[in-house]
Amino acid sequence: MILNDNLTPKQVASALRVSESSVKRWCDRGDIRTDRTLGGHRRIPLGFLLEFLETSNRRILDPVAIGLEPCCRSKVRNSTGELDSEATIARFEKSLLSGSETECRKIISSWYSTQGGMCSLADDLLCPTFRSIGQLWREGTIDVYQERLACEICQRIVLELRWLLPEPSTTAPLAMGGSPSGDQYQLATLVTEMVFREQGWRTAGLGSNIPFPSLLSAARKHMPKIFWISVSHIEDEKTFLAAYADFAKRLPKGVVLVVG
Amino acid sequence: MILNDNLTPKQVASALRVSESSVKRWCDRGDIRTDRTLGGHRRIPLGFLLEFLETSNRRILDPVAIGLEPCCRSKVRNSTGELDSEATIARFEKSLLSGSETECRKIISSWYSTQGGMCSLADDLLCPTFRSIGQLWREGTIDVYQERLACEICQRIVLELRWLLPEPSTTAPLAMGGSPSGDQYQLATLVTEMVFREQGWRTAGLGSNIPFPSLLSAARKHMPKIFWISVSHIEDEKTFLAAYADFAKRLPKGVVLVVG
DNA sequence: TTTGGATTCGTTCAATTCGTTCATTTTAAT
DNA sequence: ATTAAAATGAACGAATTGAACGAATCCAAA
Repeated sequence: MILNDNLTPKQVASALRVSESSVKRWCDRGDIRTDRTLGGHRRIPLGFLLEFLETSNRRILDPVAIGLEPCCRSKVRNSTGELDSEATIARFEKSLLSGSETECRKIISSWYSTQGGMCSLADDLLCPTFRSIGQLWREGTIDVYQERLACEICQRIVLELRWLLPEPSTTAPLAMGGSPSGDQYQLATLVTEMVFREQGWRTAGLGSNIPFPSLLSAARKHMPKIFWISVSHIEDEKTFLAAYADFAKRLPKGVVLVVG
Repeated sequence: MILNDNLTPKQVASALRVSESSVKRWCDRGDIRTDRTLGGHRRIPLGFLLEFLETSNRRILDPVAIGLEPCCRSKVRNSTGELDSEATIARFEKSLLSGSETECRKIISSWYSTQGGMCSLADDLLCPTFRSIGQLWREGTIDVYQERLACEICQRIVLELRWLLPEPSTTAPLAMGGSPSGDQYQLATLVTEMVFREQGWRTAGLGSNIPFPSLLSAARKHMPKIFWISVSHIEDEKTFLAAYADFAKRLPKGVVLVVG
């Protein structure tokens, strides 16, 4: 898989459009975590590179150089031949609907690596795409199974991205959450979980369609620092609000509630 | 079949994502302890490879190549202590209920690699465990979220196992399936999918809770060789049977139906 | 046991990367 | 503008890596 390939300084250099010398220097200085071959050659896992991008506030300028898809969010200049995000989203939607997991994986991992991580992935790619797919479904243009398959595929790939993130330390604060009764939409809560994980939290995703009382007892038992609730679909607003209010009230002190 | 104790340089090379030449060189230089066949071919016991990983501070990048669990470098020691399956199941259940993903991963992957692959995993470990968990839930001994969390954890780990399986060839026959309306239980259909994948099929899992008509249109559109249906829970038997019969009748010829 | 296709052997050689040095560019302060 | 400090990129011989080759070995089926 592309995701756990080891990159050479040369590849990283061309991906960042800098000289090989600089990359080597950064490695030696500890700015980029680096593995070594037995012979002493530097090897850089993609995860390490992404770590470096975050801390140094840099971007991958040439994704193709490290085997990623050319996908760019540049709404500014699509004249130069760079794809703009609209096109990528469209391509992504098409791949999802046709069920091509491989294609989707390429797009997602490229987006994740070249854009602003999990948040951008959620807000700028997944969210608009599923909004559009939801629309197509309501119109009857596509079938239920296509929408489900799309969710399924995205879930799997987002889960794979987990292996790019560093293992959270055992002392890291715990975030826990899920989506409440009546909400079957698993992807949202999964992505939320990944956002926390990206920040170094330990996480426990409970999944979807879980009654508020049970969410409560989970929170009480594990006492996370943060409890998230992902809501994508509400069956009955009144019932929901009442149950939610009750839940929020009875949540132990010290547990911060986040709703999305 | 899964547990290959002696690895060839080629396997090690692809697991480490280096060239075969390098592996051979390391063997000859003594960096990797190496056995030889009578004819002089290098054979690398798993233990020696793990030893090498430790001393050279390396990771396995492509577990697929040697049939190992991904990411965690847990020692494979099943030689002395014969695994008592009853005890393992009990330990597994406990880990699931406490939500310890790491522990569960160890148990699942070691079961998978030492027992008979995906089928045994499904029939002998997951099935009895979830039967028991379901019982506890009905008794009110455990909370809903615990049961869900257990499902969630297993799903993730089973998905990880996918990377142990060889990539299906593009000409491999397609198996497709899911679980019908009213059935929220995703794990069953996922495991079914993995069983097919283990046999080298291309697969498309549609997920759970999909109406029969939509399953039908998926089958019609993609024309798989086999269509599986995983049923764990039936809301109304009569309605279900009628819908099922109708589905089976209208399934295109050439598509074999499997129900589990 | 024999046989034939696939794999691995040992070797050679081109390509890549190493660590280092030095010239050039960028940054920041005087 | 001038200067000093820092960062970058190019160049070098030496070392490492990966691909290719015919010959030898393995392994499963006849």
